[in-house]
Amino acid sequence: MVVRLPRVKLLLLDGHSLAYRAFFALPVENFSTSTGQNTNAVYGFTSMLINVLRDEAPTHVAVAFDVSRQTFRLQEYSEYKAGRSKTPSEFSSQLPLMREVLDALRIRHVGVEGYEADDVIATLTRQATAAGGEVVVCTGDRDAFQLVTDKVSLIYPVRGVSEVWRMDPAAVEEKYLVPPERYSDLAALVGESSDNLPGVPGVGPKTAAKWLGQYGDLQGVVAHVDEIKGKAGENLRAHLEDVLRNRRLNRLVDDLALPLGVEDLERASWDREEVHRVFDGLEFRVLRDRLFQTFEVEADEVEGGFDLEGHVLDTPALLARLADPARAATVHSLVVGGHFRGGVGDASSLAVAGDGGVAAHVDLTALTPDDEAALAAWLADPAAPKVLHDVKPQLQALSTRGLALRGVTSDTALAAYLVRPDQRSYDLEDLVVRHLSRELRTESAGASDQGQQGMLDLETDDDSSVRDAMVRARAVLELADVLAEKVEETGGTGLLHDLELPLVDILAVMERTGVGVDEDALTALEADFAAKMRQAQQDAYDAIGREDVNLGSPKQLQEVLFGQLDMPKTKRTKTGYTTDADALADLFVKTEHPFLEALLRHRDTSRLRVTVEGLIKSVAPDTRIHTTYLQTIAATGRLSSTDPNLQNVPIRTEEGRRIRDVFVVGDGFESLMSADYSQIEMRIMAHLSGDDGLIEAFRSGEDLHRFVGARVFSVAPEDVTLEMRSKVKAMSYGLAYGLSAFGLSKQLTITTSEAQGLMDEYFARFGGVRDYLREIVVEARATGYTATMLGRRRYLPDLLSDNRQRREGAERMALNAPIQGSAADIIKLAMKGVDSALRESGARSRMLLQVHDELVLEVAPGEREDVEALVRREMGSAIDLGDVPLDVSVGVGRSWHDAAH
DNA sequence: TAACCGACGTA
DNA sequence: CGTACGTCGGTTAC
Repeated sequence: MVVRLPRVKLLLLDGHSLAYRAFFALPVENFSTSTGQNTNAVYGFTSMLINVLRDEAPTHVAVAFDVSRQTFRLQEYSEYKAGRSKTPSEFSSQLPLMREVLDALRIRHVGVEGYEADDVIATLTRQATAAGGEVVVCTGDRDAFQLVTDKVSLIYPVRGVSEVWRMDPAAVEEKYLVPPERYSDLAALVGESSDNLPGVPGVGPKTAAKWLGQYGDLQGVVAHVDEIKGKAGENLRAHLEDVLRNRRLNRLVDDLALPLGVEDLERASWDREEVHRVFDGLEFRVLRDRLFQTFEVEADEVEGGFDLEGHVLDTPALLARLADPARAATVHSLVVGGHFRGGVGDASSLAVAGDGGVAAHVDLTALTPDDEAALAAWLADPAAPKVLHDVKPQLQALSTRGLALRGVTSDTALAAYLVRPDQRSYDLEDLVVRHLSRELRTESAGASDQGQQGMLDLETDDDSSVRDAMVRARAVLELADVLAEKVEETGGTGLLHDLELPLVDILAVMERTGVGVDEDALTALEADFAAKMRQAQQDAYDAIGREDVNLGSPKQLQEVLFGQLDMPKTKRTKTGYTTDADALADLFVKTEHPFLEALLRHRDTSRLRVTVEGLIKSVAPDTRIHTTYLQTIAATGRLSSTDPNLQNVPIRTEEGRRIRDVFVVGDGFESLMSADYSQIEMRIMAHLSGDDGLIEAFRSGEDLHRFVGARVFSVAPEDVTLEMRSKVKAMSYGLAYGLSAFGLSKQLTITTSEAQGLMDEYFARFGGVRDYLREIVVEARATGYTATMLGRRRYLPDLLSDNRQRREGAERMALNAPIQGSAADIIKLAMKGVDSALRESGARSRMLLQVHDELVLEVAPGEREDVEALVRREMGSAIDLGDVPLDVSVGVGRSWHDAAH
């Protein structure tokens, strides 16, 4: 049975061959313990193991060993591996030590009597790939080359233990002139001296590869053996039996019965005490340090929780402390218990921690009026410093209860985000382990469960959840200190205090305000799209003469398109052939089958219907939609919007724009205003690159793509055709994403060389852009990170990966991150500016939405002109781009659609 | 029920 | 073989 495993990257090492390499590579006299035990093989193997664990970050690991020299290969051929000097005892004595190391690291090892390590590896490789996993094989045995595919790569030590080759199919072919699946054929012809398998005399890899290329594979060579001329051909005929025997022997067995399966190989955190014991015994000090440094998070001492004994204050004592003028500058951490979602919520409790290890817990629902007033005053005091973890939902919950929160000097989630913006989560639990090397141990099982918006869900004020909240508060307080240093080290202190933290309050208000929708129009739209969807579905069914197909199922669609209708195959996906809109449109050009037209129409309308449905579900009782902005998700520094996502409301098609028309101005307001930056990313590129041509383009006031097109195609601006313009537009935007000639050619349906020509021409005219893009990557490779105009960093360790795909992916991220990220910086600055200016002017108009380069505002009666001037001013002057102007375009209307411009 | 995938909306 | 997101429905694994 084939078991599908989630996200498997399996690392398989050949323990024997790697250790054997190490044994001969490392001078034994430098590697022995005070008791005389040799350790060079164990050392070299362990060192390689650490490197490959670090570089490959596998999810699953196993090490295969040879069990004995008595194998089926020896039975078939008594000279197998003969002539290999008897394994020195200095080597074999180290094998048990390797197993000890692996046991301490909790890495499984396996060997099968009568077979070699490579057979074990082949078997696990087959199992893992059959389940959809990726495999990395690390071995010094060349027979494993036959396993290499696009899902299986091979790491092969070339010199000593520190230099390795990472072989993918292309690398194998480059080295041996045949693809991996032919490597064993080649080896059979050439022979393998280390296994004492003689090949055809006078035939090396080149000749063998030539034959294999000529006749397809070894079978083909054998079938045409009589046609091969010359001395080589004679020798081949004379040694044909040897060749066939070699091929039988070098074929790896991939169906062994193993005592464990891939699912048993998941990486586990290692046995810390055992690692110390084993490494002490081997006297591997440096290696142990490297191990712990490399895997800091797993390895750092994970100590107990946060002690509260003797430091818990009751509410009066807490309030007395908070009101003490001598403690006015003392930083306290806060953990708000309660919930917040969709614009409403409540705060039911508060945990506080401060210096001296004190902690307190306050039930907000049971406070005396005096106590509540005292607490409210402290919470609202901007001079009383507070730190929280993920402050926005807590701020919202307090606000629902009428409590203001000011004086927030740090948010540990934001701080951790600025230090490393591409983590998948910033849970307090994770941060405590990562940055404090401790465990946030909580007493009650459910206490670590996150409520909505990452808040502590403290519906019940039982003792253990009270205690947990205080423990969390203590953790936040300590974390804030540690993170402040790390933020400072990465140059993010200004970003945190002057940008991200002030933005929290602005976003909170925007979320709470929400955006008005016309519910009736929304409902009508839903009905309309649903009807059109049904019609499209019926048309699709009529076109294929059956109704038993779920048009929403790519799997069933493939059956219809490539089975029933026998259409040409499209691009492959992991599970079959794509049925995406591009591919369907392509098929329609080829076949003109009416099913495709109806299917595409069904796709479009059902997508619109689903979008509308989602919006209907999220309309709050105030007939407004309250999205939630997430500030720590996008690695580039952008915001994201969720629940619902208001940053992907359709705009490109006429039908889609009907959805925008449902977002309307609310009661008591006059209109919606949409203000956006035009071509902000290109402007940033012009500024950062200093390219004279591009700067001139923006200064001229000419249409950007027309201007650029005129230069690229060497014509006058007025002679730039629409086709030229769209090509140049695609290229300009693509540049900031690391677009390749291949990608451009696909998008524009031109040949790769035409696309390349276009790019060459572009870079010839705008050389500054080329230099800038090149320089970004070079610098990021040297420093390890990219930085935006405000110094927001993104670390890209994969720039140094020896996996080409990962490396090139990281290069594209490096190209894009400073540009997209600087744009994010700029609009965040603009939001601050607009917010302050609105406040200072006393206007009632307010910001509602942010869509990366656009702000949507709700304009109060009579304020349109002032607000427009204010928004243009604040957005336009958010940052200085030198010679490049920041252009803002503004539109006003009753709906978001009408406000478009 | 949870996790993944393909598909698709936005900047 | 173009970056950054969030959401949905269908499918598959547990």
